[in-house]
Amino acid sequence: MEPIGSIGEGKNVLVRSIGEAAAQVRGRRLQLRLSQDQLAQRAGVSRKWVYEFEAGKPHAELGHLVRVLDALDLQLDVSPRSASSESAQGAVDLDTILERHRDG
Amino acid sequence: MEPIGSIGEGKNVLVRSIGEAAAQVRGRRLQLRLSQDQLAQRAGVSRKWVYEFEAGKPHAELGHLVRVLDALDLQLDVSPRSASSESAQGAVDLDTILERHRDG
DNA sequence: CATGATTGACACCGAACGGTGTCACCAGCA
DNA sequence: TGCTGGTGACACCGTTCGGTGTCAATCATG
Repeated sequence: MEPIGSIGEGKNVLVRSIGEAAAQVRGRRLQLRLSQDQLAQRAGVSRKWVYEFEAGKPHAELGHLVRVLDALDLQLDVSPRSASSESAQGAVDLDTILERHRDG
Repeated sequence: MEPIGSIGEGKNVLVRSIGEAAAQVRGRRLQLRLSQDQLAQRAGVSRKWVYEFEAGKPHAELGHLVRVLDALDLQLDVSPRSASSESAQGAVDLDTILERHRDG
């Protein structure tokens, strides 16, 4: 519901694209006053990775991101997009969603 | 097997490791009664990727995951570790980090 | 039984990632 | 002024990811 904003407030931030995740990483890193190098060492990745990820490189290894987020005291969540009407036969509802998706 | 709570409940699911994300993907896919092939086409990735990711391959491209989650009507969130959990542990750790690097 | 769909699995291979190292640029400070 | 730390940006290179193609096993269905 909330738009993208600074993370330190205790809110979840939706990651629609890599760029947004990158922004989150960078923001948090600066917030923590960590250098790219420090973050990289903390997360066990190379500074190049941090630099390139923050720069918005579209391809990045998920495992690295998880570790970096961990080093930043952030976490990754997976959540349903249209969560709500989910009953015993959730498949039906989801099927509808899918159909809609299909027709575009 | 179903180690992780299925997602269809409308709750966010923390992704601590790739395996958990994989489980989420697989669970949701089955929930939607999509074949690996269908999901792959929907997400614009290869069936191999879906298969391998679900199989728990540790390395995966973030962009692909995002697209696959999208195709599954799931989303990815980044949230502070101490967001939902009330544990002061994270805060303390963060404080320590901050202090160390501010004065350092 | 025969047919089709689904899935796990493998080989092949080009492309890209990611690490290491290195450079220049810039801000801050003694 | 010179020095240091942080950063963006390269080259080089081994690794391996991801797509295509293919195969057999499994299961449901006609």
